Amino acid sequence: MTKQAGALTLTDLTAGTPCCPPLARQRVPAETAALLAPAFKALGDPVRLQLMSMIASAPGGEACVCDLTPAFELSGPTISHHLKTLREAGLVDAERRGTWVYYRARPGLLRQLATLLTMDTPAET
Amino acid sequence: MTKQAGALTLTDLTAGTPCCPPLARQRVPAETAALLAPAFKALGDPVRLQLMSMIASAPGGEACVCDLTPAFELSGPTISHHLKTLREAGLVDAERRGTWVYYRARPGLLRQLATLLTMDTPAET
DNA sequence: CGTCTAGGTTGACAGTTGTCGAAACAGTGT
DNA sequence: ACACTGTTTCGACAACTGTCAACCTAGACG
Repeated sequence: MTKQAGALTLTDLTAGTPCCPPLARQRVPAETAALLAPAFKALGDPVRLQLMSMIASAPGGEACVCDLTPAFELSGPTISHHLKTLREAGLVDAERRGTWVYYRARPGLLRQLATLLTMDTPAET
Repeated sequence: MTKQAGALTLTDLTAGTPCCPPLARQRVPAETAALLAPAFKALGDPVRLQLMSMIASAPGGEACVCDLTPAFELSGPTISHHLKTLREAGLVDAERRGTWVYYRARPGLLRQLATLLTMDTPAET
């Protein structure tokens, strides 16, 4: 499949390929919305939002599942499920090193989302 | 109920009360997550993301439902339901003027979300 | 008043999501 | 090989979500 102009993929977004001017500057096309909405959806759960924050703010930029799980009153499988959701949304990456699995934030997509929500468009002359 | 220190409400957030340093800078507390996650959740649907954009980018800063509805292949009640979700998340405001209802973006909460997602960590490998 | 139009609300339905316990998988160490 | 620990997958279930058809409300206009 050859790359088509204008047809962005999740891979492009996590890689940081520019795609999205702020929400308020121009109307988000349906394709873009379909691509970005899942990322917002993934952040739309309090547990996942905290997980995302714990991972992104962890020293060294990565967090061990063994440190994440005990921070919630939830079962291991449930935390694992939420982490999978974040992974599939392209927001984090997982890597196994020996016994433990480490999660790391993917800044590319997060930056896209932040840009999209930017409201400082008072009057772009 | 008297106002407690540190207990933020949705009203505070839409008003733009500062609350949230970037996700990656410090761990988001459970209370904050519970307060902000619904906003992300509201944006986590392609239709609502487009609606939000159409409203925020509309000339004059407001959009009439009569202009929003025909932009989708969805029934009126469905669009109305999505708009209600955005309203309850604190992302938009509605105002009836005569026959028509106009929606307007509430920049306060959007700015909070954008700040939260900001990644000022230049490390990208 | 009556009627028309623009939106919102209600009720119902299929599909999805959050959660857990049980089981499976991956690595370490004995 | 075996047992032990950490993590993910599977199967199940209640709760929630997106959608529509039907109905209701608000305002405009005779």
